[in-house]
Amino acid sequence: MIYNRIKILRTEKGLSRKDLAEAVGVNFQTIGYLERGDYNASLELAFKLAEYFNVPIDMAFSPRPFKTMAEELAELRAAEK
Amino acid sequence: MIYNRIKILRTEKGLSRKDLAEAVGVNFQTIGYLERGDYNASLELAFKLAEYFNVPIDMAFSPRPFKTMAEELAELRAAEK
DNA sequence: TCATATTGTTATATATATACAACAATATGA
DNA sequence: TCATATTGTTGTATATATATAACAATATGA
Repeated sequence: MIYNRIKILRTEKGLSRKDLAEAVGVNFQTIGYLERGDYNASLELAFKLAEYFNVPIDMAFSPRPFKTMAEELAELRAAEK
Repeated sequence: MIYNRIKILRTEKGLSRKDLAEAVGVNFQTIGYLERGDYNASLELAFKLAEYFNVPIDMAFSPRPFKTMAEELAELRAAEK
């Protein structure tokens, strides 16, 4: 099982599943399946999504559960000297 | 089509396909298919392979052809101030 | 040279990702 | 409130990843 941040990345950009699906060239229901964790993206789709959101692939997909982006951001800012 | 550096990463470690396959839990012929580019790894397998080699996933897989690691290393060293 | 390990190739079977359709449930905006 | 967009869910069909087997070709080491 691979975890992903598709839903939150999409929501932050104010996109519908349909918008996102068209942007990366898949069926809009495929986005729904991925967001619900019904199955994993292919490597190819994972790269397309990461590139579309302009994030490294491991910021969008991970074999371990993600922290929230808020948590991660706060920790990074706290760690800055 | 996703490019990968599995063959060279494996060779640098002196592993056979069988060794690598056992380490990441797939059939040894699956490694062969990936190395020959017959098909792409799943996201799950891609993460396992990257973790096994201790490299970020985009150092092992890319939607665009890789430079050789030698080239990349040489450029990085040249870029150091 | 011989024996063995490794790799390449072909073929078949199964699991999973994706497409697509239909419809219900929920939100959103006029 | 009504109309419309979005999301969730179920089902069927197809494409692709993976497992497995068999065997040929090539390398490696005794």
